[in-house]
Amino acid sequence: MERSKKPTINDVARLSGLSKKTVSRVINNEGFVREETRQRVRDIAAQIGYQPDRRARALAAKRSFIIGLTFDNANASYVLDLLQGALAEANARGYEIIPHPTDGARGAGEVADFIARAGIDGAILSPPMSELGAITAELMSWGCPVVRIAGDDAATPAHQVRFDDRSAAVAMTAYLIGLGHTRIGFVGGTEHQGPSRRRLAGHIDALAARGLALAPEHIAWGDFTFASGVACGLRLLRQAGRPSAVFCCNDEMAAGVIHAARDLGLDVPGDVSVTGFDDAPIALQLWPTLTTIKQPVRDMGVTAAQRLIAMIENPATRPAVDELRHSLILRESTAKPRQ
Amino acid sequence: MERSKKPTINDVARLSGLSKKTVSRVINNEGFVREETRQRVRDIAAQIGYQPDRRARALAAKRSFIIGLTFDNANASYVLDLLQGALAEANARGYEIIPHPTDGARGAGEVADFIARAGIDGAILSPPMSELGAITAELMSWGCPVVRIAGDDAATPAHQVRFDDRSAAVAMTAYLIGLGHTRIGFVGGTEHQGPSRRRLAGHIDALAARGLALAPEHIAWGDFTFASGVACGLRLLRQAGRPSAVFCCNDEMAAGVIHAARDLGLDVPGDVSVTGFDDAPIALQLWPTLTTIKQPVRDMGVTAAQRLIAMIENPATRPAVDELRHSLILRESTAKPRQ
DNA sequence: CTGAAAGCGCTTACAG
DNA sequence: CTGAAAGCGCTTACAG
Repeated sequence: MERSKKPTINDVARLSGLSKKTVSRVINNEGFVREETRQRVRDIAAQIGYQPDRRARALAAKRSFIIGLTFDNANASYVLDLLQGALAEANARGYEIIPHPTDGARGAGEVADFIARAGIDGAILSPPMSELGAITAELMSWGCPVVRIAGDDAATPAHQVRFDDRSAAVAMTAYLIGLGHTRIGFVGGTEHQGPSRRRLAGHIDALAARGLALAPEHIAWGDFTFASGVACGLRLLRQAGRPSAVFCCNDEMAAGVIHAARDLGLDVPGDVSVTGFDDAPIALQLWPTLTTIKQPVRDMGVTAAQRLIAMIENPATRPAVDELRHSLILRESTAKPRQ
Repeated sequence: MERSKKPTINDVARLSGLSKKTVSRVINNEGFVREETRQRVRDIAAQIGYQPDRRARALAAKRSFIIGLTFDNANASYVLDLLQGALAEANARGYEIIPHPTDGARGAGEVADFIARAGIDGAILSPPMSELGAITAELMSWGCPVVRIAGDDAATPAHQVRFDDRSAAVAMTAYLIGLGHTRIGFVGGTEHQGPSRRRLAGHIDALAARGLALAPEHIAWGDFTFASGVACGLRLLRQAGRPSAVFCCNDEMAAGVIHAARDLGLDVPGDVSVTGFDDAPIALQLWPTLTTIKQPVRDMGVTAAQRLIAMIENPATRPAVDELRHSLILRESTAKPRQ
């Protein structure tokens, strides 16, 4: 869309009696401009409502002020929270975000196509694609700044914004042990992905800290969907020595486990306590409401955009890891074990 | 990001021995190019991996090949489905999408700022902002092509992609009547918005067709949230002559009504049938699973992008209304009334 | 059916 | 601290 007669840099230059280069310096906060000159440019720009044209800037500066955000549609509220956080930060710094749905199965080439086609300045990779070190490495080797959300620690040294899964899992399991549970089942998401692995490690840590062990038959692997939660729930709860509590790696699977418990005639939390992970909207809509872990997903989006923009504007920025903390949210799906 | 030596239109022109204007004609499917010439340009472009630079096109043509999509975060899966549909269609036609969270309360000015700042070619407005005729009218008066999702019929003649709420409601209520229900409660979303009004109208139509009337005490207005569903459910189901079925205007409120029924010691669907609207993920995660209406949200996104691009590329395109149809999804939350 | 010229609104690289 | 020139990679408007 085009507004009829948008003022340009030339208008500001003419009206202020300066060259457009000087106006450009002020717009871009470049320094080496007398304070008085700077102020004059700002006044005139404000007065005529001048906004730099992002298309022209993009062409001349060879950057677009647009960031890409790849996502997978596994979890709508996660994706949207992340997007909103990143958008808030990006907009405040003069950037826009173009989302790109992909699943990583199509490889780095597909993402590279997107990057080239959309002409973006950098990318935020959300899980599960962010787990694929090879894709991150490839994008970076092409000179594309990348920030990974919840990427795997061991992989390429790209910037990561991570959630401390392990200590969150420790907190949850310690809470269940504190209630008196000793047989606590574990329902993992996709087995080879980092988050579930780290949560399992934290779960085992917390058990070990109280001298407890995790029985192999008390572990079930799903894929973060409700249906897989039902299947895992049935498997765990049909056992003779069934767990009195089940730790699930997301809220959807926890909903599935609750569903399975009901199918087996078990009361939640009377016969079995169930915990989730994420504090998705569903956690409040279940009956009973779900004890869970809240990830600061929106904040992760904010941090990711902030770090990515820093990398774009200063290529010398060193990759780092931001690790954000959980909160444990207690609701109705957990109780002391029945004696 | 910048790929090292991206081929430009000049490379294609030089290699093919043609002018860059001719290459440009081929790229833009402009016609008036000999078929043989066209083919040669295409071959060379493919061979050297030429992709037109969107920044340069944007600057020269005064359009960006980017579409804006405003959204409200009320319902994550709705927003994401819409975005994915619009994205699929837009990408296939060479456009990208920039999402913009807003709630309409900040008025047209806020959206106009976004449009100017992002330099987009047109906007898709999703509900509830799309219901605000004044905003649509204002954007259009500034020459910005707009397509509304689920906008109100009575308002400005902007293009609308709509869901036929009324006949969907008729189908749902007719189904409940077919089961033998005669006292059917209605839980509306925000009272003054079109969708709920149209659903109420359909509900009343279907009742009237069987000679039934909707008792005023069987109507409750919520705001599409789970909590409002609980409140409405308690209000309706505590009555002496309580309904034997409750028609809810979305799945979240239906989840709330089911929750309320349980709190009152009522079995669903034994004592009361409950129906939803949307077929959101939660519909499958409830216990019992929810009988509901599926809106083709993704298809609405596809259609909206298609229409908007048509308007951008041909300003003479006349506004029209696309009305997409529902499907009724029968699950476990509905049954014959207990006699 | 094809092309040479001008220009979109900025920034870069250089000069002073 | 400031500016004149050139150019980013395309499209527009015009001419043939």
